[in-house]
Amino acid sequence: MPELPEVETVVRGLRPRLVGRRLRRLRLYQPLVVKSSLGRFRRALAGARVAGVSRRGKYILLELHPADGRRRCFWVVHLGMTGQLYACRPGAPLLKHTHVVASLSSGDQLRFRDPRRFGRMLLLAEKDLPDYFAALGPEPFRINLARFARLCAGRTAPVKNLLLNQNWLRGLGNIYSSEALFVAGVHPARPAGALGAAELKRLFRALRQVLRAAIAGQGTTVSDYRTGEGLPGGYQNSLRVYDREGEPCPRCRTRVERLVLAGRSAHFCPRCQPDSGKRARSG
DNA sequence: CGTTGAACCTGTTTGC
DNA sequence: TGCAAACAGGTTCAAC
Repeated sequence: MPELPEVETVVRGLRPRLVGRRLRRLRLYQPLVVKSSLGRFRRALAGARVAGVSRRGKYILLELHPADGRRRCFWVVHLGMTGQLYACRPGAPLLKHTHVVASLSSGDQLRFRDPRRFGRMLLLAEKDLPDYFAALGPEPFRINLARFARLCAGRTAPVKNLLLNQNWLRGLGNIYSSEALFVAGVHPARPAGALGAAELKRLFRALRQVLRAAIAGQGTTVSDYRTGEGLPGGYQNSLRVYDREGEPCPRCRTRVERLVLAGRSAHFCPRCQPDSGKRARSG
């Protein structure tokens, strides 16, 4: 379920354990997770120093300074649905579905584990970074309300579909799009372009508030997600409607409903998120 | 511009 | 108990 808050949590957890360290032995138990040339990948990582750990949307970037003085490059990781990227002691049990283990000069190991194998990694030269991420929409924390309103303007697609579209706005996934729509009191199927000024403002604020709170909570662990230290997150206890079909809405006690949009479950409260666009008052 | 369904995978839960 | 279907955080592609 790694969405922006999970990926950000992983990045923050890995940064102090990786930056300044060198990569030593690399073990690829499942080479298929590497989507660029294996030879280049291995050569670039061997002995490289990690100079930075950052995030772009749901992608993790490890900036590498190769040992042989070649140009710096980036180890790019996407966690897919069940990916885990974490540092641990070398003696920690090697869990099933661990695909990559990199030994670090600190003595720790960086491990990539992914039961469903929707995750992937690749090596990118610095010059290829812009093209690789060119299609991504903006970061939610780097736009203002006016820009968000412009993104929605004229769009007839259900607003939840757009929130899930990484080329429109990067970082949201199925959990936080549903949570943000609930907090904003906006029905997930409403055409984005039909949202009024008040709704746009509520939604923009809600999505940033939800993302911030989830980062503070170290992300949501439904089952597989782990922090950069290999620990579960804590925000799963704060979810309002996601995966709560049939349970009472936390605001008005109406049963939470589920509909399918863009092939994904959309959980919402039919009373707090009316499809008319008018916001119902809670009891 | 928009939607749907399938594909890529393994694992768990649900229903009969 | 057993087996099959449904479903799961994501992305991409084809078809319409």
